[in-house]
Amino acid sequence: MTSLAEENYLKAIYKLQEKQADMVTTSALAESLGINAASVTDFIKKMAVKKLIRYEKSKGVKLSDQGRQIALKIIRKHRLWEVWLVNNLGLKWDEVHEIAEQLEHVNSDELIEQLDKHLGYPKADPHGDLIPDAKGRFIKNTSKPLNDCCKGDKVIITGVADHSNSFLQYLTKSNIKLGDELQVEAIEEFDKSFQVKINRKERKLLSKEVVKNLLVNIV
Amino acid sequence: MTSLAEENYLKAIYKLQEKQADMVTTSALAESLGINAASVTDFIKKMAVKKLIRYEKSKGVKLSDQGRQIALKIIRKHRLWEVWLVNNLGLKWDEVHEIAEQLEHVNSDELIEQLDKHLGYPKADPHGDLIPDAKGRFIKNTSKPLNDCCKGDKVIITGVADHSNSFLQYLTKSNIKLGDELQVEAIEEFDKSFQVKINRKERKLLSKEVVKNLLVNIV
DNA sequence: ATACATATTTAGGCTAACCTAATTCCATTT
DNA sequence: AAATGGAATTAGGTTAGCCTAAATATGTAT
Repeated sequence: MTSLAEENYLKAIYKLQEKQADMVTTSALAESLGINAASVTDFIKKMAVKKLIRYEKSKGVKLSDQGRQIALKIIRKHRLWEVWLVNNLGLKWDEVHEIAEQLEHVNSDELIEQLDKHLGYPKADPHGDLIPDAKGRFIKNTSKPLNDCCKGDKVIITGVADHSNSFLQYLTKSNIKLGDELQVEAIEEFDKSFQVKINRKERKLLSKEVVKNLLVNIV
Repeated sequence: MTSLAEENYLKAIYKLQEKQADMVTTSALAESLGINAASVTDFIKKMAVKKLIRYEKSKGVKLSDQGRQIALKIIRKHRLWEVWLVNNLGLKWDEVHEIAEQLEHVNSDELIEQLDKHLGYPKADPHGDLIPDAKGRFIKNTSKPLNDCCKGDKVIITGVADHSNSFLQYLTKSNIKLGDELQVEAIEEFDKSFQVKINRKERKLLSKEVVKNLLVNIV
């Protein structure tokens, strides 16, 4: 029932709403989709007629309940496919996003539920992003950026805030993975860099940029 | 580079060429795609400009080498996905076609080669259709319809000619699977039905329609 | 309250991929 | 050689989803 374009709009609106809480502006949406703002205005009017979103002229849009459900389903599919691509097919975590962007639009409830089962009902994708269940519900997320931590904190890496290839590849190269334990040994006030011990062995210096984009749970 | 529509045209032309050897007519293509013949004429002219097919006005089309390669790649993907859906995800052989029709258009060479590897480089899909390799080559196919067999022949079921849900479900219900051994005990001249013994145990009567659509290899 | 900059919308157009109706082509039959 | 019926093509039209340029609305600084 929903076209490829509609699905991409819904997903983009969902992700922008996640960050900004309130309404999503036409220009933010246009920017995020790489589409002209005039085209976006056009399109969201049609989506509003279909009740996928609520649209207030010159103010922006937000998802309707129906729209949110569809967005969550696409995100669910995207993340399940990413798990499969990494765990079963052996692709790298910086290689799976574009493929999952295609797979997320494959339409079959049976497929997705069987995939979920096959993967053992994973709670998070390879980047630590939580996977909504078939009803669109998430488990409670207790993680926060490492830069919110204090000296002495012991934490487990649970995800990344930045999904760019360069950050993912930096982590891989540095042998830092989800599940690793970090102990914050020192925080340099001057440049906000963190001195940490990884898995009780290796000592490493993490820059402000890295620290900001590592998501962790306090042990 | 190739659109969804182009991929579907290429696949349809490939399959029609398989049956009829020579040129594929506009009307056959239209029929097979469920599209108006006038639209097909329009579209194939554009495909001919792109050198995906050769088009002779009022006569029909055939695939160019480039077009054939693309068609084979789509068929390869379709069949690999079907193997995965049945073997790994546990779907039934009559449930996978529509899903594979979507998955076959996902575009990633790395994905498809890793999938092939993950599946153990299967030579045939769940219906016994051969899977071309990455270069578009098939292994030699020695199977033929069971109705070409004679009394006394001992054969292995290797595939089905009819892919309809009703035939597949009939076979499932009758507990007839690929890999089963059949011994032709008698052929009834009147109605061309076959009396067979399955896996050296069960005796069964197979109608002309069934016999025609079971593909076998002589042992 | 006004003016300016920026965001948004409107108006008009384009392309891909379809459609129907009308026309033309082709292979037969007469 | 002409007629006929079916297949193929042409002509003209539609919709989805995009575009640019022009017009309008909004919010902030004066």
